[in-house]
Amino acid sequence: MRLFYHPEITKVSLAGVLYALGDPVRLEIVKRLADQEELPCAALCIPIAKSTLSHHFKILRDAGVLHCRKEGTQHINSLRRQELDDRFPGLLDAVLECSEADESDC
Amino acid sequence: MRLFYHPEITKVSLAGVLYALGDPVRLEIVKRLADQEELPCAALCIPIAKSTLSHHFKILRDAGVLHCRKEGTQHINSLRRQELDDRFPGLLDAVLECSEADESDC
DNA sequence: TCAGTCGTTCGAGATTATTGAACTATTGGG
DNA sequence: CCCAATAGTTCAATAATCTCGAACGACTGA
Repeated sequence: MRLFYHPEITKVSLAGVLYALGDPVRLEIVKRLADQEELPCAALCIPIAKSTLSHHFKILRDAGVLHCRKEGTQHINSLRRQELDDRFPGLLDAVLECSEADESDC
Repeated sequence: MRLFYHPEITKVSLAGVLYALGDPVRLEIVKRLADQEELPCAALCIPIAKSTLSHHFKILRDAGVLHCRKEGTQHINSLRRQELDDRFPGLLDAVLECSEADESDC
């Protein structure tokens, strides 16, 4: 595998984004990326299998939530923040804001 | 069955709400309820099986998104809007706002 | 009481999630 | 150049969820 599939932002659906965000692990990933701009997959230190984590990243990519590029041996992920804000104004902000009111952290 | 389970709003999780909203049928239900205040299950006229619809309503109830009361032979659903707005300020508004930018309607 | 309506529950088959093991690609050291 | 180590993906199997038709339960109205 060389490059990842990233959907055009215009083809990203609201339900798809909400579905991607609707999992504790994936929500945690998005929260971290909102803080840190960029993260390799391994930086999560969440106690789940590598293959499961890879699956979650794929869902977030396919939903249009994040972008991934290869850099050497690791994959660098980042939020497609600007694009998402253009497509769904206020959504990501609201979710991130609300996530601080939610104690179900990792 | 007599009464439905409705979780306490303080025990409602953000990921749970996002998951519940992350399905086209359920998102449509929520959009309709945002317009109409109250709806019986049958008012959706979405071409899926009754049992599937019932399942979707259960997920929305369990996630804390909507409330259901029996009235005669039908079940009246409504958004738990005020409670959700208190628990997750701005979330529902953002989702509903964004749903107008999303053409994937029923 | 009996048929009709509304919605849930049940059981089956189809999708999707989670995991360990095997695999690919890249890096760094001898 | 090879070899070991690292970062993630892919694969195959099992577990959990989704979708549906059919059967069921609760209520209404004739």
